[in-house]
Parts: sequence; C-alpha cells; structure tokens
Amino acid sequence: MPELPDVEHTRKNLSRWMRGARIEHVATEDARIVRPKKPRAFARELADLTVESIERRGKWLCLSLDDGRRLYIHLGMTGWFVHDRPAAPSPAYERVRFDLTRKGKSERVSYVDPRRWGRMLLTREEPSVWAALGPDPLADGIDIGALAARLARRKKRSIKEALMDQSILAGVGNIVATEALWNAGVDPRAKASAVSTTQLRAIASGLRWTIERHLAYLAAGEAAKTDPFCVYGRAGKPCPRCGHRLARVVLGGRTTTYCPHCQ
DNA sequence: CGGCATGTTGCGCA
DNA sequence: TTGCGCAACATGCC
Repeated sequence: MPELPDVEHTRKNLSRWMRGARIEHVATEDARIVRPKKPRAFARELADLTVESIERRGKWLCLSLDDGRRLYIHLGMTGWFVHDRPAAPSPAYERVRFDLTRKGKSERVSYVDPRRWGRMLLTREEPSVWAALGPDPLADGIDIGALAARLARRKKRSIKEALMDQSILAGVGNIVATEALWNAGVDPRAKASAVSTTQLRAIASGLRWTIERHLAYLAAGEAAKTDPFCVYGRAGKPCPRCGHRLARVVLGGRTTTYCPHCQ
C-alpha cells in the first residue's frame, strides 16, 4: 500500500534491517525495475557497499551508500520489502534480493513487486523526479500560504487531483487525499483554485490526521484486523459522520469516495 | 470474462 | 512554458 504512510513505515523497517549493513550480494533479473538497466551490472555495482542511512521524501526512499552513491527507490503500486533469514524460501514475486551482513550476522532483504511498477535507481546524481517533489507533509509540515499559491494555478483541476500532484505535496495518493478531504468536510470535486483558506486549514489538519492514523495502524501490525479507512473503498455505505450514503465519482481517472451531505 | 486496483510517465494539444 | 486529459505500463483478484 505505498502512499506516504506506507513508505514511511517501510523506511523505518529498512533502517532497522539495513542501516550499517554491508551488501554482500545482490540478485536480480528484472531490467524493468532497476537502473542501470542491466540487472547484472546493477547487482555487481552494489556488492561490497555499506548502507549508511535511509531517508524518505514523499513516496520515494533514498539509501545512502558509503561510496557516495545513492539508491533511490519507488514502490510503484505493489512494491514492498520482506526481511528473513538467508536460507528461508524466497517470497513470491521477489524481484531483487539483497544478501547482507550486519553485526556479524547474515540476513536477507527481498524487494517484492507483483506488478513491477517499482523503480530502483543507483546513481550519484539527484534524479529529476526527486528534485521535482513538493514539500512532504510529514517531514516538512504544510505551509498554508505556499499551498494556496500553488493551488491557485490549477484552474481546472479539482482539489483532490491537486493534492495528489507530487509537485504540490509529496506523498499524497488516492487513499490519503480521499480520507483527508472527508475528514476536512471538503467536496473533492471543488476547483483547487477556489478553495478558501479556512478550508485549506481543515485539509492540512485532515492530512495530518489521515497520515498519523495510518501510521498507527501500520505500527500495530498483525494486531490491526480492520483497515483504517473511513470512506476509501466504502461507496454505498453510510458516512461514519452523518450516516448519509457515500457516493463515488471519478476525478483525474481515479475513483473517489465522498459524502454528498457533509463534504 | 469483465472490471477494478494504493502510481507515474509520455504524448499531443491548447 | 505550463496545464490538461488520456493511454500505457504488468499483474492479481473478485
């Protein structure tokens, strides 16, 4: 589930599993996911490097390596990481496998991605996709004035599409935008350039609420049995706030659920 | 079988 | 130059 909260959860996991670890060996055959595009070269270049730190910006992760290069990772729609003993059977849809040594012990981290829309860029230069990212709501907070200025240029976009624009706010995806607008009581179809400052404050608060709630859900792990969504994927069911039937609309090609009564 | 899915990029056009 | 609208990508699941 890779939106900001899922990627932040992944960053914490990778920090525990990989920070300070030496990469003994990398195995991949997937020329679609890795850059450089030759999987053997990609694997060879990573061997013997040590992972110094892992940061996140929006939906992107960045591993800093001890030779000055960085590994930028995007999970696409279906990417995630699995940690296990080296001898354990490989997980289904494993695309890249990292064999590590950490504190004298051998470990394995697998990148799993059935749909193969994820990316791993090994480079010394900052990729343009990373440079183009807007402020990260969790790491940077939300500046209402700056956000309003950016939204003002989007004359035809809905507020929901604009929130999902990674150059406006980095990390907001379909789930987070849908949930945050419901929490804020703002109609997702409203024009981005016409949203009031009062509404923007409510949206900023709704984003924080959604992100924190999702992070807590992920941290609960197996203990959390039910998903943390209030409206996402719940069209036709009653609004948890007012009981009205939740509606569904497509904005920018993405399914959006909202309450026609209180949003 | 048809429809839907947590995301991004690239293209033509205004 | 910037914004817009859409198809494409690859695969699983219901």
